[in-house]
Amino acid sequence: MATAAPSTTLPDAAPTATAQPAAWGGQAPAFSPLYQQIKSLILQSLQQGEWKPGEVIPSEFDLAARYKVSQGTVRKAVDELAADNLLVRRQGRGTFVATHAEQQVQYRFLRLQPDHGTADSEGPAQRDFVDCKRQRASAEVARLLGLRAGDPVLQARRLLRFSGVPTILEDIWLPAGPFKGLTAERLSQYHGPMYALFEAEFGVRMVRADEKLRAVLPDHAQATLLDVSPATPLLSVERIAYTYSDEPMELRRGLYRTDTHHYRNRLS
Amino acid sequence: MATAAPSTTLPDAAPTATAQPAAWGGQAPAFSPLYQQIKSLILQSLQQGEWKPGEVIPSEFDLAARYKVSQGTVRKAVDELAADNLLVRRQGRGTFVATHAEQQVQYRFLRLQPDHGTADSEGPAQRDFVDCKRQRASAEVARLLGLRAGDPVLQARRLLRFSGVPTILEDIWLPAGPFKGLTAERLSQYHGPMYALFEAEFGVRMVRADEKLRAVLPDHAQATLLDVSPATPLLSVERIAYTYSDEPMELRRGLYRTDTHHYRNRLS
DNA sequence: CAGTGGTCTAGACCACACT
DNA sequence: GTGTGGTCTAGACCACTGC
Repeated sequence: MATAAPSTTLPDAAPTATAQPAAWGGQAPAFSPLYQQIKSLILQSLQQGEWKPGEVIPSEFDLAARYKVSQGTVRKAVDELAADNLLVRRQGRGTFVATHAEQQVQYRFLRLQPDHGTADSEGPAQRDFVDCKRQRASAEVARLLGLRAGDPVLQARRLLRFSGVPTILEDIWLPAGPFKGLTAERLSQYHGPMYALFEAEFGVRMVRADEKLRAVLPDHAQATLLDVSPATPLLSVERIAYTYSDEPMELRRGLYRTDTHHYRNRLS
Repeated sequence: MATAAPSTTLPDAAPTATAQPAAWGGQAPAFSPLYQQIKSLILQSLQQGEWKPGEVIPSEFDLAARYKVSQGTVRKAVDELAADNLLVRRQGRGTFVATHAEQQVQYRFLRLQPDHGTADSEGPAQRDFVDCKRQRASAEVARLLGLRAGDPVLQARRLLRFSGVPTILEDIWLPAGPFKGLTAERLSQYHGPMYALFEAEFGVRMVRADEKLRAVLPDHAQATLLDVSPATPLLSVERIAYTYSDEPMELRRGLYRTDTHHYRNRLS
């Protein structure tokens, strides 16, 4: 294997001839279209950091040459990755790796909106870290994060205010391994989306998330921080965020005040 | 027909019929790609009931001939309509108009799931109509349904039980016009998804919906019907469902018990 | 201007379902 | 086998961006 080539070259850049099967000797349990294979290869490059969030990836023509397929096939692969919000196409400029560090999509995962006006109209949230410490994962946290009980995790609690009004109280758990070196100070001093910090400093890009919503009553500490009575019903949002390759990388438990805001969802 | 369109920076007045679709039934001031225009034409046929929910639509080849474009262009239009859940493609069989009357997608708009097990494992919901009457729209209901205050509406209240446990209390408002002839009896006797009834009897297909979620406390009547204490926080879900052409056609206010269930949402 | 993504076309072949 | 959607290719041209 004379792989004198630089790191970018994969062991075999050619499509694994499943598209034009000359002789499909035995069983063919898995048929994967060419464009899906290309999609996987691009995904690999994203995972391995060959192209970083915010950067341009090679043109469709270049990718087609690299993978030895037609431009149309690359196009279909890129189309799907763009539909999944992993890539962003910009006509005339190129295709870019999606990032959380853009004004337009700052709070891409936050569905809470003010009852009157828009999320923009109320201005940026004021973030205050109440607490941040290193601890060992409880059985439940470990299960949700795909760890083992007792594994080290970072835990943070922060309060978000909109127009000065405390509105969201969040508890966040992160596996200590991938976020080695993350400190409370770094977190509290960073201005901008937390997920952008994760991208820039730790190469961890949150790609999708699952949320479970419930209506709950706050405990005393929570009510105090949110400046509401303990009898005020709050929206509990448990979020698990996943990176490329669907590994859980963050657990977030939020309490949302819904007297002035609401959680918006579109069904289709 | 367009000769070489002037390439100056004119404000886009004409459709810039770049690909010259031959048969052009009328005026369509569409400033959009050909496949978007085809998409609109197909959407029109869906609206007008040329193809009904559950039925097959013509093959891509036939549609291409009908609209005088290539099959690839029809394909892209159909692809988008399928992505929007308006059509369903089935390889080897054809393309079908999506319907709510299928087992697989029975509760397509219901995001509430049991904490343990799956929606299937708890079996079908038991539906009981508490109330159903004709009335005049309040200002708020009228606003949300795109009506005028005082316009006639149908209002229904029903209770859903899972495994015998009352879990969802819903108030539903429908504009009386499109649902002329709908009676309480018809509603309560129908077994199956309510949206399937709307499709079959009134030609009203719900295509998408917007939901606003809040945490609330029930009033006395609500608490009694749901068999909980008035201090139990509940998830309030206000849904507006839209038909083809984005007309609001249903307002639904649900109270969900979230002690045994949760509202699940995926972000991406 | 060159380079990028976006659209449209035409034809070939593959996978699947029904008959 | 026939007909459907699904994949892949190759080439042409358009629209936008930035040099």
